[in-house]
Amino acid sequence: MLSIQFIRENPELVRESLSKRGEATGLDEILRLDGERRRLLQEVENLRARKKQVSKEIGSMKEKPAELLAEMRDTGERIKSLDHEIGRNEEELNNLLLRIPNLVHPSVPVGSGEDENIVVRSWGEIREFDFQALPHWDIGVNKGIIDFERGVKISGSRFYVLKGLGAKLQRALIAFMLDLHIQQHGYAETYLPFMVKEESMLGSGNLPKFADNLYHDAEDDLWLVPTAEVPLTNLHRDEILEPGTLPLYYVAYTACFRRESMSAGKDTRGIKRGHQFDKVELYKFVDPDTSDGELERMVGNAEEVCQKLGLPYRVLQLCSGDLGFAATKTYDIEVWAAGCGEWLEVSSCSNCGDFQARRANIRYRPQVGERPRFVHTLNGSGTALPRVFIAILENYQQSDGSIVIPEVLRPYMGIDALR
RNA sequence: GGAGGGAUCGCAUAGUGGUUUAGUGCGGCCGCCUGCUAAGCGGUUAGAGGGGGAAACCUCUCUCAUGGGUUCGAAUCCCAUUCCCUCCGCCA
Repeated sequence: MLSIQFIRENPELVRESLSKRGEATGLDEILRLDGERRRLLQEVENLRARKKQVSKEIGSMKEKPAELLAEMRDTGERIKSLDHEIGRNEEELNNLLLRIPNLVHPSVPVGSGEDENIVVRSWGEIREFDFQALPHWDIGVNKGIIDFERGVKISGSRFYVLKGLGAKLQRALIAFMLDLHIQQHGYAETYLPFMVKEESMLGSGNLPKFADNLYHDAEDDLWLVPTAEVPLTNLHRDEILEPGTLPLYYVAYTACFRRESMSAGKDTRGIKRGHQFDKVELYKFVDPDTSDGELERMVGNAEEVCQKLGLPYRVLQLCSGDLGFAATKTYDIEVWAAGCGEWLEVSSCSNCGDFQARRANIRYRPQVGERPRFVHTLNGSGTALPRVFIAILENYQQSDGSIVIPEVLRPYMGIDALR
């Protein structure tokens, strides 16, 4: 979230950033509540200071004067009622603050939606086919590696079953990506909870605003993670990192769970958009001065996955209107899928600045003895499995119906083609 | 799930109603001393939010797991919650 001090001191800047995103504000109410809060705080703190003073004096008296006791009783009542008022005020203020998206990074192009995203570079050749390239839903069924019907039978629409070498290909991809980031890019491997507390969802910015897209277990009040970004953000929640510990790089594989209620009827064919999918996630906690460069490097790490797999891709810079809630700047990577003839988003890499750090209270101490500052956090897919899976099936299909396995996956698959 | 025990300043501990602005030890930091190191000696040691100030800084309030309550006054008494430990039960 944004700091209330910052909003108080730069209301116009915040308003401008919100309008770049096409967000209605609510800033006036925030400023009003903040002013009221500070007025109440001053009043209650003065009363408290007096009460503290007087109580101390009473402690050292032999005779306790009745009228002083009575006055302090009244003061106590007054403090209590002011406290309640402040409590209500802060709750309201906090609710509003938690729904304000991050500031837009100055380098982000202004635009109203995904049509105005900018292609910043592309890589690889789009393959020409001398036969009709099939979409993955046909390939998957032909090869007996994706079972849509049984997925639906077990769990309903937007679920599928991977079988045999299909399941193995997915596992190979996960292992390949993890190994690459751990061994080549210096990320620390983690295995995380797939279910988190409400507090953790607040920390990453998924709650309170986006409850619609999350699965929630009412019984134990736990939420299924929509991305490993959630538990990764919370890894260092409420911590002050000692000098010298930054930057921290983490990589994790998790399943991700999304209700996709917003995209009902969209992408229903195939495995492009399911309620459950696998993803390898990159995450960084860094010094604020370095986060711009760290974002570029993170995108590079994700691109390398595509390059090593030989998948043609393009990198988009999201315009202000398409930026996610917590992000200040984002690059998407889209790979080409020859069968369905689409660019598929396989990665989204964002610099969240101190937005999540503030929510999750993640700080670092620049030098021994200095005051703590909020870290910057970055997250990026490295990458999302189903879409890479799709791209491999569709781009590596052969006229005889077989699928060539990309070189880098062969050690994990033990075969060079799906026949 | 049942029964007990616990949660205090980075760590370990003391503290059962009023100079507690939470003591002590360890660790950390800064000095001093010292061929070097160690030891020793002295000092220091958190976070958040208000108010004032150009700033350095000054000042107030809160924080002894969390939230309530009792009281003029709570780390200390009461209630609830969370987490941890031990035992029992169940279980990949």
